[in-house]
Amino acid sequence: MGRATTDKGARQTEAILDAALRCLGRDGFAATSMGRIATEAGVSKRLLFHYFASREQLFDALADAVGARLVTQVEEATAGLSSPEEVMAAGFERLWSALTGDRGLLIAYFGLVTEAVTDERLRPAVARLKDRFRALVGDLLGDARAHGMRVVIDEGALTTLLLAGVQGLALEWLERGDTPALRAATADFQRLAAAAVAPA
Amino acid sequence: MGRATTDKGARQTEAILDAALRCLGRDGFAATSMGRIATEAGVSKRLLFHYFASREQLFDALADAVGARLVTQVEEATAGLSSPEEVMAAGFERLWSALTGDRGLLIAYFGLVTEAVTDERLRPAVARLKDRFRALVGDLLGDARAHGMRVVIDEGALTTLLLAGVQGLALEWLERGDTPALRAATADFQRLAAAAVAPA
Amino acid sequence: MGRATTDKGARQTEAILDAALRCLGRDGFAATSMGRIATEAGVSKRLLFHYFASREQLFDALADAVGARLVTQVEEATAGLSSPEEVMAAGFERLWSALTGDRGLLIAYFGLVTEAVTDERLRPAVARLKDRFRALVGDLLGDARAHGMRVVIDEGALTTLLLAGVQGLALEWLERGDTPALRAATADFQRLAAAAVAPA
Amino acid sequence: MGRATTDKGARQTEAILDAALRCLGRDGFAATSMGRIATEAGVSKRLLFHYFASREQLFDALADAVGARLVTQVEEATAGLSSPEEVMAAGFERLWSALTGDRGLLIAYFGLVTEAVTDERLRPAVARLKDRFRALVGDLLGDARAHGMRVVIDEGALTTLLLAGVQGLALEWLERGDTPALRAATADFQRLAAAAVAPA
DNA sequence: CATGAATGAGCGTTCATTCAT
DNA sequence: TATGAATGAACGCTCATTCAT
Repeated sequence: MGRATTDKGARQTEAILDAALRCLGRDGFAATSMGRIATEAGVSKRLLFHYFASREQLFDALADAVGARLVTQVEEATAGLSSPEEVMAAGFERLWSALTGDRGLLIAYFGLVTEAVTDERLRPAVARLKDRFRALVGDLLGDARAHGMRVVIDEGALTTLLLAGVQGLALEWLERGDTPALRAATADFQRLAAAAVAPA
Repeated sequence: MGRATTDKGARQTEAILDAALRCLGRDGFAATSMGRIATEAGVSKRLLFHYFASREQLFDALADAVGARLVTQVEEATAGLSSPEEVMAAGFERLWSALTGDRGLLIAYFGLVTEAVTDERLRPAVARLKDRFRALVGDLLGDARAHGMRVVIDEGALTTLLLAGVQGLALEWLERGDTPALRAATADFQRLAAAAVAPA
Repeated sequence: MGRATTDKGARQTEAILDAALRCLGRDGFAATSMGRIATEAGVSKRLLFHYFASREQLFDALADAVGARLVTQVEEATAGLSSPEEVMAAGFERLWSALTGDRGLLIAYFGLVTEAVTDERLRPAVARLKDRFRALVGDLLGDARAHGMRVVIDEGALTTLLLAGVQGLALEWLERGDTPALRAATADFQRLAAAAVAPA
Repeated sequence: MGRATTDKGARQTEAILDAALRCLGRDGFAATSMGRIATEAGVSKRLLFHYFASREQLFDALADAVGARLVTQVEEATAGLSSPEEVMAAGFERLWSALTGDRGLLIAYFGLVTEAVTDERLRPAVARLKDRFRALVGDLLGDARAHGMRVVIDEGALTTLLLAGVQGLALEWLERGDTPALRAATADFQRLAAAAVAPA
């Protein structure tokens, strides 16, 4: 996350990452250059290199920032839902609202993930991001079990399936927007997911 | 779609699109420039502009090529499966093998789809691509109905859900490879999908 | 030497190398950038990359150009001197005049040679340059032998000694200019060199 | 020459010059930047400017450091040789070993000398360096005369010739390494040099 | 004595594209 | 159908250096 050593440095680092996130969410990965980020942040291009040794390193930090924000949003959305039934019933809707509440963040996520497939330098950061999500789902299922629920299919598979499903639906949402078919599909997905967790 | 007027022109057009596809599947969208495509195709950069008036037009044609290949692969994979039960039972596995059989093609697909989210010039071509998939699923379900099956949930929702699911799983596969969890998730997904179609 | 395919291209290539040579001879190696060369040549920086794939390749061609000019100058200077005695008596003075007649060319020579010591990408070109000089001296000595002279010390050693001597004196000349001590040293060097070739 | 006021300051100054010398001897003049020197020295770039007001000043001090080391090495190599005959016979070999014993130092020397030809800011420092060498040779010849030897050619010319010869041979050595031809040429050069000093 | 923040200019190089033949 | 010449803008990045503490 750069090399912020002073308070001001930390603030600048944050401002730059913020600007980068906005660019990524607005223009996509290919069009997000160091120059554009600098302009967006209102600082000189040179300053970016003062805080981040390279574009690669900036995107590394950016992936962490995207992960932190997404996880925070999801956690906030599902906070206050104590019983697993609640989580399954109301939780998914909140989660979905959280994800679709910040379109730019979602675009940034897919930009990074897709790019990481062919750019190995981005891979470690994206892998960290993904692991956070898997852990999130793991916590959720662990919580359910602690409340006497039983996961009826293999947990690893379920985790993957949930993530893949949300990922696929989110990508559809980015492409086509909030169509009735997508809303219905989301509801169906939620029902299927809920069916995977049953009272012991 | 180029301007192939002679045989040689048609062959050149094809060769350029082939090269572009290889680049896209190997280097990703951001790193696929006109220059690189020219080098990969073994022709001068100038020739690209002879056949495609602009980068935009080339990628437009490329999206169609990606769509054509993917649909062809899926159709070939599911050909010869006459009864809907068969399609649901063995078909998905074949479809999955077809998709994962050409990693580069899948990467190209996600590169185009992700980029189209932020680049409106790419959107029409990607929309055409997506529509072909939706039609494919529609044909499948129509076929099932013709054989006396009943789709137990809203068809639009199911189509979206199937596409989103396959899309999400494919993206996971690109990222993490063929892990046991992904194999299991894929199998579970197939079972859930099959359950959406029941005898009338 | 670039990739000149047309007449105009060949002329441009030449003009660029000419400009590069002027820069190298005026500003030294470290200060000779692509931008400066372009300005000196009166063309856009971009055009340099049309003809030379990289700075490295331009300097490669430049080393050949420097070699060609230096050898040409020396050959012209010593032309018309038929007998070995003449060559030894008047030849060296002419050669020296030729070398010191184009100070920029000499500076360019030392810039390339010195840089090549630490930059291996420059080495092949500089090696070619040096080989031309060795061949020049070899021809000279062969000529002397053909006229019945005898080289009284090992020929390889003599060649090296002659080149090293001229090189050392030329560097001194670049540094201190035409001092009396240098003139005298040059004269002494000529006498010593002449003594290495005696009638059989 | 930095502004070492405390012990630590003096040590830092020394460490920086050491690092600069290593860079110059490894990467050459063109590639030796303030940033690289800082990295090599393991200090912040800012600290360089704390001790040396500018790049120019640092290289000024560096030229003195190079001169000091070279002269020290030569003096140590020729120490203990009392009679002029000895100096001429064994001395040159020792001197040559001393010079070729530290390739990096020699590279740094030629880097500075060559650069000074086109960069006037470097010239004074390099001139000081050169004067030390001339003085060294002057001392040697003076010593010979004190022992009853006679220098048979003009002393200024001889000094220049000796320096130019050593310089030329050293440059050849840097370029081609320790070839037989170079060894032989070095031996011949020594014999010629010895012949310039005869018993009165 | 020491350091983090900040900079304008320039680096070599690549971008998609047009002109002329 | 095909190609070489040419371009302005932008790319990621490094340069030596100054400001403020």
